[in-house]
Amino acid sequence: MTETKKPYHHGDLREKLLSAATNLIADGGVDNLSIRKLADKVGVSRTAPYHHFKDKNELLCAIAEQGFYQQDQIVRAISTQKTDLPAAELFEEYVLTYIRFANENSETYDLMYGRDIWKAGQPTESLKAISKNCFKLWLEWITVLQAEGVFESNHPPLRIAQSSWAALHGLCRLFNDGVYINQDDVDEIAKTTVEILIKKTS
Amino acid sequence: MTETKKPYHHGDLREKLLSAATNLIADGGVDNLSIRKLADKVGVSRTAPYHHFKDKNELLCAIAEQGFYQQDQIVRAISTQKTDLPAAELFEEYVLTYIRFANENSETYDLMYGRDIWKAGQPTESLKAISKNCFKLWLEWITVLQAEGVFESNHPPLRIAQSSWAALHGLCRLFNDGVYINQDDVDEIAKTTVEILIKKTS
DNA sequence: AATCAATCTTGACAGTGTCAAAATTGATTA
DNA sequence: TAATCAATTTTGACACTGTCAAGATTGATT
Repeated sequence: MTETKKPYHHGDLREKLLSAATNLIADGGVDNLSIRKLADKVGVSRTAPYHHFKDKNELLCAIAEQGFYQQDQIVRAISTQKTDLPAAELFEEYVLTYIRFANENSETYDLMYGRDIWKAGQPTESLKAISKNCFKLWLEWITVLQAEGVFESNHPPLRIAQSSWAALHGLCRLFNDGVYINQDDVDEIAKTTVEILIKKTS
Repeated sequence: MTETKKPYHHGDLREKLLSAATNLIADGGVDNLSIRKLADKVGVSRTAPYHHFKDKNELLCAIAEQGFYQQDQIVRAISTQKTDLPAAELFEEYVLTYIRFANENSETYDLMYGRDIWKAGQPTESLKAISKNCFKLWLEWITVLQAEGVFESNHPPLRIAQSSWAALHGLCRLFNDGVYINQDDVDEIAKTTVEILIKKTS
């Protein structure tokens, strides 16, 4: 998280830009973030940010990167704190936390997994690295859970990891994008999803 | 699909705008569609489109609406053509077709279920109507399938409809947005998803 | 033939991302 | 200490964007 190059004059322009940009996105979405508005907010000229981020895409990638870091922290806390929970319940806890994160940081989540960066733009190498790592962790956990009998063993763990994550992601997006609107339902749908995903033990 | 008002001078500006807009979106995404470029392509002045669509949002809604209509047609064809298939296999067929549609019309799909319209913009009444109808059909089918034993009966059909659709949607989006990149995997992941969703009959 | 309203165009305004060139300034070297 | 250098910031410019207001065109209606 420490930067290799500290800006000369302003002192910590890069950091200030990042936090201000995150704020702008938090209230108003990515559309609310323009380089010029951002520069204005921080108190520099329109093109000053271009000395710290090659272009808008790189700025967005940097924000998304922070998001991954943050999400990783939150989610990692579960497995270390709730060690007494049985595997299946820990999984449910994870899912609910994941969805809550997506819900509370909806605009960041949008950036992290949205087309703005991954399709329309170009993901930074470091962004690719951290996101790939996040999925790797997920895959490893799924592998363990499958060995423990939480998931069926008739599919390779990679496929289960992919389709289960897609299920989570889809739910997040539908709420996030305003297609599903009733926020009260989110927990119940999430729990239904979990129960469908895990092995039936009846 | 027939319009109530035919434009005076141009003859069928509205239709031409719609199809040209759909083309622009098809190659280059929503970002590639600007009112001005569109007007230029059709051969009218920059503001001519505003006499047929209140603003860009309404144009996007109209395109999305066509998408829903199209998707409905494609998907409806399955249940009428393959009447001999057992319910579970018909469901798989549906899922694969749905995903294929999302894949082949990725930009339209993006519009249909994306934040551009539902969160950032404002969905038209007619768009809300047709999309709601699509989900209603899905829900009704899920209800039938549950009664037939394809799905577990320990959850209300609404919840199953919501979470299963979310699973599909998530898969579509991950490929659509360039997060999942290996297109060869899509069918296999889809089949895994289906097998996870439906009731185990071992 | 005159009127009207739907349609289309021209002009304008406030935004946007980003490039090129000039200005500032802290640190480094002579 | 003074001169040089390179990192940083600014100003100016360009080509875009959506959309509003006002005027021009024109088919249909009276």
